[in-house]
Amino acid sequence: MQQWAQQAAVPPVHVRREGRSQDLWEAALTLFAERGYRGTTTRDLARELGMRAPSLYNHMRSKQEVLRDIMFTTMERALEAQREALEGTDAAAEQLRRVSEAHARLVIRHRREVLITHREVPSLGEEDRAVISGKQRKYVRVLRAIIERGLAAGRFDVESPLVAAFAVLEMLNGLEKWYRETGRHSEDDVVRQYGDFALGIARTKESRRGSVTGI
Amino acid sequence: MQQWAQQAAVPPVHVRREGRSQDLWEAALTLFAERGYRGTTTRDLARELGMRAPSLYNHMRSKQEVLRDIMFTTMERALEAQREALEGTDAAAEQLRRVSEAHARLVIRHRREVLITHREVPSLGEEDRAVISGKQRKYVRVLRAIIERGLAAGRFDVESPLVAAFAVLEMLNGLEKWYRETGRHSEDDVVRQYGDFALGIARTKESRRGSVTGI
DNA sequence: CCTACCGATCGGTAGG
DNA sequence: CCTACCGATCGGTAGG
Repeated sequence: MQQWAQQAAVPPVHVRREGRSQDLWEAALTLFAERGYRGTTTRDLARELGMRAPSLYNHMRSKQEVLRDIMFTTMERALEAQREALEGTDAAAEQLRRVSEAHARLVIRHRREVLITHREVPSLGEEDRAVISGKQRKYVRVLRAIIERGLAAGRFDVESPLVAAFAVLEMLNGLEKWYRETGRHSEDDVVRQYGDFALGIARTKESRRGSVTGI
Repeated sequence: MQQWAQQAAVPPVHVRREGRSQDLWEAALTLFAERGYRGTTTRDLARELGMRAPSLYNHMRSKQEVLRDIMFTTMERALEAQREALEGTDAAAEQLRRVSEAHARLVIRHRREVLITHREVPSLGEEDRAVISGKQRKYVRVLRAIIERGLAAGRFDVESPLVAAFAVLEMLNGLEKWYRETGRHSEDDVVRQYGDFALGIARTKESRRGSVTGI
């Protein structure tokens, strides 16, 4: 048995990929993001690596597994970034800002991963889809809890913390749709603005009907 | 030649569909939204209508054409709703509220259409993709113009009207991801809250760093 | 509306 | 890493 005949191990979430395995990961991110998972063939992936389709199977178990790895890794990264952002402060407004900025930064730095994760849910099998949906619900639950605490403390003013949580989250995720590293908008600038936007959503007392037209 | 052998005419954007043509439209919306365009086969569509795949071609020219019709119609509806919402007022804040509420209502009422339109861009041919992208850019341009005017008038406070426009738009589009007509959140309630959120994003002076922690 | 059918393409395997 | 190849499935056509 030669060395290229070894099956690549399933990489845990935070393991660094190397060589061809890393190249495949990169090619999959780019092609899945551009053409969609089902619009990307194993031949497309292979061509990107300068090899033939069957050779891919020395680096992956299946195309489906690559998609699942991308989506699982991305959700784990998001949850971890959320946890980290919560450390160090108990003030709801500051927590919302930190969590929002951390999420905005993650979307900017892992644009293709986030795009794929949100678009390709229907491309997963039932089991995997349930796992991903569970992680997404968990993410929203934390966001809602922050808003609820801020509301109870009189810092925020929203009708429904859950609705506000969804609004904040999807606004942040929307970055995947337009952000490009063109230099026109630096990462830090955009991150800060999105932090402001998140607080603008949660602190809407001032922009309610009546007060708006009455300014 | 029998009556069912006639080719269905390509339906203009606002023509009312009838009978089987309407059934096909409905089935396509549901299946494309749930499984994705490429995850839906002509056999799936046919089964939904109680017929065999080849019979579909009495009601459509191709599967691709159905997708294009859905996406074109949806973008046209959005632009039309935007135009209508702008009539009757010149105040930027009120325009932003009306446009945002109109868009939120459209997303709620045409959830599947909006979802498909945003997710299936990679499933379009190059030409169609360019047309859809053009319409999306046009939509953002109007939103940005409103925010720019409000900024000039001192009603809004954002660093970049374009960035704010994207944030508002993607927050509104995010409704497609979670809104279900469960009765837990009435359409009117959610629409009003999202109008508030949009103004919260545009009027961020109060939530800037410093003033937030200083409250 | 149907049956019969087709060329193309797909993800993946065998075997070296 | 390759060539050879395969069973399954796809969108769509022919012809009635």
